[in-house]
Amino acid sequence: MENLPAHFDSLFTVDCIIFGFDEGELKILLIERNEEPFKGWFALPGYFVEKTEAIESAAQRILYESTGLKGIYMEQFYTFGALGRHPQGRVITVAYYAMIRLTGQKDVKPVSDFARQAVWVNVKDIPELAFDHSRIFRKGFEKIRNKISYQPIAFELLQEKFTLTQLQNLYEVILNKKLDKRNFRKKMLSYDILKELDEKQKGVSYRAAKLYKFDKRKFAKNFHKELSFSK
Amino acid sequence: MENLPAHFDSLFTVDCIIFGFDEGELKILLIERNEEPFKGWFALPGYFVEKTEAIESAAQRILYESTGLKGIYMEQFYTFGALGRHPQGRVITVAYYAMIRLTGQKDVKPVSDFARQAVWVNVKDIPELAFDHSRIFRKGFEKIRNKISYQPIAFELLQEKFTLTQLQNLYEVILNKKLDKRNFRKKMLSYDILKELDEKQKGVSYRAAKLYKFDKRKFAKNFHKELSFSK
DNA sequence: AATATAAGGTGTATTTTTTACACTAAGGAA
DNA sequence: TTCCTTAGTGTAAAAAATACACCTTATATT
Repeated sequence: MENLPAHFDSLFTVDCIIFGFDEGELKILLIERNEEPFKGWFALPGYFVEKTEAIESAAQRILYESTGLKGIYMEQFYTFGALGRHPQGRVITVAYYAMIRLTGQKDVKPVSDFARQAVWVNVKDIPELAFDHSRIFRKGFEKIRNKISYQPIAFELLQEKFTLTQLQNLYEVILNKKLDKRNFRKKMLSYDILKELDEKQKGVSYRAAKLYKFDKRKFAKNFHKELSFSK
Repeated sequence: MENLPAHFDSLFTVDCIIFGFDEGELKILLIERNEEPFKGWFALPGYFVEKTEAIESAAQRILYESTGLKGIYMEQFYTFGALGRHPQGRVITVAYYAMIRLTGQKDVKPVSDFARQAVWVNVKDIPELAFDHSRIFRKGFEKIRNKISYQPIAFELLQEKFTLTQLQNLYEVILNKKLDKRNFRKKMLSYDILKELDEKQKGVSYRAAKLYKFDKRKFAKNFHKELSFSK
């Protein structure tokens, strides 16, 4: 890097909003910081990006360190670089979100030294976070709320097999409003991206619902984002 | 920055896609590089972000140095940080786009030492660019193409007063397809964000069209992005 | 003055999409 | 057997999107 202007040196990090859906609640993973600054505060999982590491790889690494999961799709949504955002100097952060399946085992393995603990927190109960992470969270949450309205990204939060009611509940939690059951089903099925299974829900004390799967292949074939002006 | 890990030092830049609309063509501003690497290549206007400069400020500065314009709205759309993107080392770039009015004076003032010249190039004729700028351009162009379909951002490219035909032409160039005149007008006017002026086009050798203005106030009142599931 | 040229400006019928809305069916628990 | 809880379903009305063609107006040309 000999020819580059050394006086522009700066640091940058990746921060992740990791969404999970559990018992009808949309949650994100927060860590309690174990080092200064903001020791004892809650924060988004994130860390410095290594010199020889692509940003995406760093995001994947942080996801792995926080949840033990690999190969999850993550989407970069914004880069925050206000001057005062880090009390010790200029640190820019690239923010990603991920949506993961909390497959029963929602126990989060202890992350690293810098975190005392990691906890799932309902998006409705997020406390004030370290640095500008509250702002990052709000922006990311807004992003998925928009995105879910025109792209079926919600499936990643559900178990592989799910009922339409579960899917609808998830939409309702993300959009923060009640949806009409018949209209929701009609519309969702009209996308033709679900595969109806020969299987039913088990262990419920009422009529069991049909199970569905998200069908990636159908999705790829049928889902072309419609633009407003078609002619 | 004493406590921060110095071995993570990295550099970052801002790159800008500056869109302009001129004589029915959508163009972006490119510079011809006057220094290595990629000396002689065309590239997006961009430069290193100073240590004491917010990212947005850097984007504004680069826009100013490229066009002489200040206070133009710019939108950050992605951050590129692949390992090999800069031949001399790890350089991350935050990409912005801006849409500007080419008010007759489309002469671009010589930028800085690092650029030999700056030119407006039709988006259909963009050559292979330095670094990963071709990729950045494609992503940014795709972004505005999507965005224009649900947010009226196109006005920024037109003169303050414009005809509906001019507006339609702009949409057609960005979306790369023909639109129906009657449907376009119906829809655009139904948004109720335009102010019809008591004025007509001048200097044309055919029937002069009514002029319109974009009405920011109406826009703020009437434009709430509609989501797919309203109930 | 008449004519040619070029774009401006307008309405309606059809189709598609969205919305509102309520009852019966199924399964397990008591 | 009854009760409780959720599953599952259809239709009519409204709104939005689409397809489509002709007359009007201003200027330039003869």
